[in-house]
Amino acid sequence: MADRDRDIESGGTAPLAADRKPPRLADVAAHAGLTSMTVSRALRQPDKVSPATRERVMQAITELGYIPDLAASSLASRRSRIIAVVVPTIANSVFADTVQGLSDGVAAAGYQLLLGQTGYSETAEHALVAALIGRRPDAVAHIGIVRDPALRELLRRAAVPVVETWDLTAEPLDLLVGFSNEAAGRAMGEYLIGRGYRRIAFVGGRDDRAAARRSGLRAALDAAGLDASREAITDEPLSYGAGRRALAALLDGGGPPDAVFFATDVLAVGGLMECRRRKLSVPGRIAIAGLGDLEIAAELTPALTTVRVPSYEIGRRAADMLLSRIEGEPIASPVVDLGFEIVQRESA
Amino acid sequence: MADRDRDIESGGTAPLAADRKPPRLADVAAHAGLTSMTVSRALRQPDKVSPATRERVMQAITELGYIPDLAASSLASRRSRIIAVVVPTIANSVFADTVQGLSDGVAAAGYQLLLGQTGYSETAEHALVAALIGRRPDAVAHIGIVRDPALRELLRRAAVPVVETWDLTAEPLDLLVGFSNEAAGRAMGEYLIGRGYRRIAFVGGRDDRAAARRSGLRAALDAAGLDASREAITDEPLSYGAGRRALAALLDGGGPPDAVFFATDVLAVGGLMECRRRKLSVPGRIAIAGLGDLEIAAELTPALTTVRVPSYEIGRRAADMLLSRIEGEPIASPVVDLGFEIVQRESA
DNA sequence: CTGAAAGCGCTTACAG
DNA sequence: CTGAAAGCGCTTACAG
Repeated sequence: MADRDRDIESGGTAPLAADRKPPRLADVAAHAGLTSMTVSRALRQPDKVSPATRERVMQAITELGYIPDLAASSLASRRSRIIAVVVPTIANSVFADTVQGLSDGVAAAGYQLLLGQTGYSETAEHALVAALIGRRPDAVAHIGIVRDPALRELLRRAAVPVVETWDLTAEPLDLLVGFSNEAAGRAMGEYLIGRGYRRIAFVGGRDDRAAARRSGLRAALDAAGLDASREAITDEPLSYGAGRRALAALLDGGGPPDAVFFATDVLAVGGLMECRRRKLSVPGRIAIAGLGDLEIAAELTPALTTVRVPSYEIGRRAADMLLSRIEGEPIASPVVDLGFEIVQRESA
Repeated sequence: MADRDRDIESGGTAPLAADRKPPRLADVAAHAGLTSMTVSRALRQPDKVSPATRERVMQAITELGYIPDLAASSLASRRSRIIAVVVPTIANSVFADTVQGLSDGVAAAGYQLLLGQTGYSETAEHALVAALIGRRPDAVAHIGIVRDPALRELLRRAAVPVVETWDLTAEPLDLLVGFSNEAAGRAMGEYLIGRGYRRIAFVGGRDDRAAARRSGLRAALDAAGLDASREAITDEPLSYGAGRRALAALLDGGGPPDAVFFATDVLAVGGLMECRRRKLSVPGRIAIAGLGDLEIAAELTPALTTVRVPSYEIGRRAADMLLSRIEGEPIASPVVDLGFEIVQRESA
């Protein structure tokens, strides 16, 4: 407390810091001998103002250290220049990549990201989205498909552009950019079957995307007449340890697998570690495959076979689509399938 | 375009979706037979309103699906309930942990996080912070110390509570929670010297914190009369590959080290991979140490010796201090040193 | 316990 | 190219 007061009152390098309240548009106008409106215009539509005026405005702004109040601007213009982002957790690096893509995509247009984390909880999600909507974002980017009917309704009534991501669905709320998790699971199943594995297991969490990958794998196994009952579903938050423990449970259960598809690379890396610990050769004794193509996948020994997924690109494209929607521009296709790719390495 | 129009106009499960504009406070008041003020009060200070009134208000809110406009609220109350967070990049998982801590810490109080990423660029940082300040956040959390004088000035004039993090400094802007990167580097240097290593090298990036860790290491080497000139400074973004390449450069240069301290675990893991690739035994031929204690550090073979750092706790404490400051509560100590801890494992 | 008036700092039509 | 007036949707004193 004492520190802060001192900072503010003594000013230090800040001769103007004693002016308690920041300057407003009207202060800039007075300083430049103009009206608020002209200053506002000089800021938003510089070409609609004479060069001399523009000059005076910019000078006054610099001299006063004026920073426009965006809350007031939002209210008056009904444009917040905020994009709300709903993410299960930023601690998952693939989602961090998507957020980075969004951030890069909207930065140039002057938009800011309001971040909300649901922690994978549906009840938390509703409250969170309601709170975000309260800021009147110009658009909402949602990691995953919005399944909860009440939440769909909330977003619909907010009449705000929405992009769902990271999966495909027949009934998007509005825009959609992702890939088919079901197809990815199936493709990996077919790949493993093609490599000669017959006792193929699944490891994953409880989220929707893991469920889709699982059902894709099962479809491939069913089609080949193979047993699809081997699986370990983990309730833990995503971690290497969770992957290790899930694989351990599978190995210690009956009918051990000869290959395991992990719903995410983080789990798969944990699986690889468990194998090393047990001195099981990979892929000799057991094959390991993941999804995500994290940087570490290529660096491990054995290098991890996985499904490459367009994490960053999803964010980037979502940003572009949202900006087009906000500007009222036509959107060629409101649904974009960015696909995926099996990356064959050493572990499977 | 067509899709969205259809969604909005047909309504689907949304009978009220056709009401183009969302209900305002006055609509709720009218619906409940009250005035805006009473509704506002029922929302913010429920105990200052009769139970019957409260009931009617809540019912009207539910029936209309009212969501308060927080931009308007901010403007009128001069409280935005926004905390601006300035982070180099969310893609670095230790910073993601800090953001998670902040998020957890402010969630209960109804604050939201406005996220800005600088990408480690100082020019970008100034523009970014100015844009964030435009939202009139109630507080600013900054990853790292604010060094740029112009930026310090900007924050001072905004007269907003600020917490700097992830390092210690003699002249914090306001609040500070972190640990001494210099001391951490020195402690790791002393540890390595104590283990008998004599040709100790440093690998790190160009950011302030890496520089502090490096100078701590040098201080320890100087004190022991050891050569402190072995180092590889990388300009790449943080990645395993960057760590691999930096170590390769060091090994291929003259006077190869017998131990390397990497400024972050991500780089150290890359170093470990390069050793595996070159079949150099760790720590026999070369010792490897990192900083951060990422989950993977404990899971690798050999397990990584590192410095544990309170990434999550920094965010959590920063949130607490900021909330106290906002509420005008006294703060016991505006500077909090959370310390660090050497974690001895197998690699050094 | 409830309400009428003013105002937060901008932008939006509408004039000239 | 520039300006006077009204209003965005809330909250803040101030009354009663």
